[in-house]
Amino acid sequence: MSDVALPPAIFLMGPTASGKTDLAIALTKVLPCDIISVDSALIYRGMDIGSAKPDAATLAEAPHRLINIKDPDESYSVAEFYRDALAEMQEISARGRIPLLVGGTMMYFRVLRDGIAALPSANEAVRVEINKEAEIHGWAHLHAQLQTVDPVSAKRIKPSDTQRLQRALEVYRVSGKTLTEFWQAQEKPSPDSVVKKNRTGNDDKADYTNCGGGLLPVPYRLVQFAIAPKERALLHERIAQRFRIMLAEGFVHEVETLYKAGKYSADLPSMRCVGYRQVWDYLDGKLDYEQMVERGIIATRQLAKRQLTWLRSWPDLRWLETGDVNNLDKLLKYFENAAS
RNA sequence: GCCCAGAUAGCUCAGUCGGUAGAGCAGAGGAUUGAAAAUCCUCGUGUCGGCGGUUCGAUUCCGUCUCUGGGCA
Repeated sequence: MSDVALPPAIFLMGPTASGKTDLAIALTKVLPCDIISVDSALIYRGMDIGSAKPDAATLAEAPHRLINIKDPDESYSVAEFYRDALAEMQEISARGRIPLLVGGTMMYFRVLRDGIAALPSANEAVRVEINKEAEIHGWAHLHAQLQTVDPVSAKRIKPSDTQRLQRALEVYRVSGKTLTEFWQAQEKPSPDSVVKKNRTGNDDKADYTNCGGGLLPVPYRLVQFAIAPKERALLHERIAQRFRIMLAEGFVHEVETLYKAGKYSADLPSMRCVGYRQVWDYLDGKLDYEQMVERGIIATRQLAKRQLTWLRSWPDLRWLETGDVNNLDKLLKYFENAAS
């Protein structure tokens, strides 16, 4: 094993409502590990109930890093997450402890695992400009535009996938280079190149976050777990039950506070989160209470399905079953095997 | 009790001038490179309420029964 010198890190992934957090907290009691949240909703302050954020008592006992780091009118990105998470991981392992990354945002996990090309970051002005053009000429027109500058991306991105279409055009407009060119320039790292960088680069963080080809896979030996119920129906039950509990705990009031603050809107990434979007529409009078509940539950189920799609083809994954009392033992045993 | 309108996919409904049927939602599968809890793609056989009748052929027309709305008593 050439990468045996790398420090270990644990990934604990799973669909929403699968019991990740409970298992992670149990793990912190038997292993010297610290939790890093991998969740694009938990980053937001003031979004606690609907995001299923652990409560204050739990957090005091088992601190989570990378939660409550943004206000709901701010945006975040995979690349920011990568840098934040890697910094936390390095801090944790420098103290001789093990980073335990827990969450359901698979794209974030994937970027830690695989790295990402050195793309230009989001540019609000250009996005506004593109949206305006779309309103006037339609997205088909913008897709035709992409076709002329970057036919490879245009083939992959359908005109209906407006978000990716916008992004591909944005990349080109702000940099003069196409998405395809950026991807081609992306360093194809082997485990050796990671080790090499880790050992020879004087451990300069910039080596990872600013290398010409983009961000490399994090220099860690990853031990990866996924947890989910065996039966989809059981997950659906847990989702419905949890959504109702959220409502009983004051979820509507939580969103109402944000709604009445006046500085947020429905098209913010934060307010597009599952549940928040539906409650927002309810407060807007677009849904009645029952519709809101039903659609909130449906949206959560659909989220879980997408999360499972990521996981189904995820390499080097160890599966655990929600509710299995032996999960902690299994996890520990496998981790120790992998670490030795 | 009488009159009217319904009964078609898990749900809401469209449709078949008689040749066994299709949308939306749900659900399932997939994609995923700075919004990712986002965004997008693919997938539709079901005693067409039951039983009779007419017909070469009925989910479609006729009769009858059951159920659900609404109205009149």
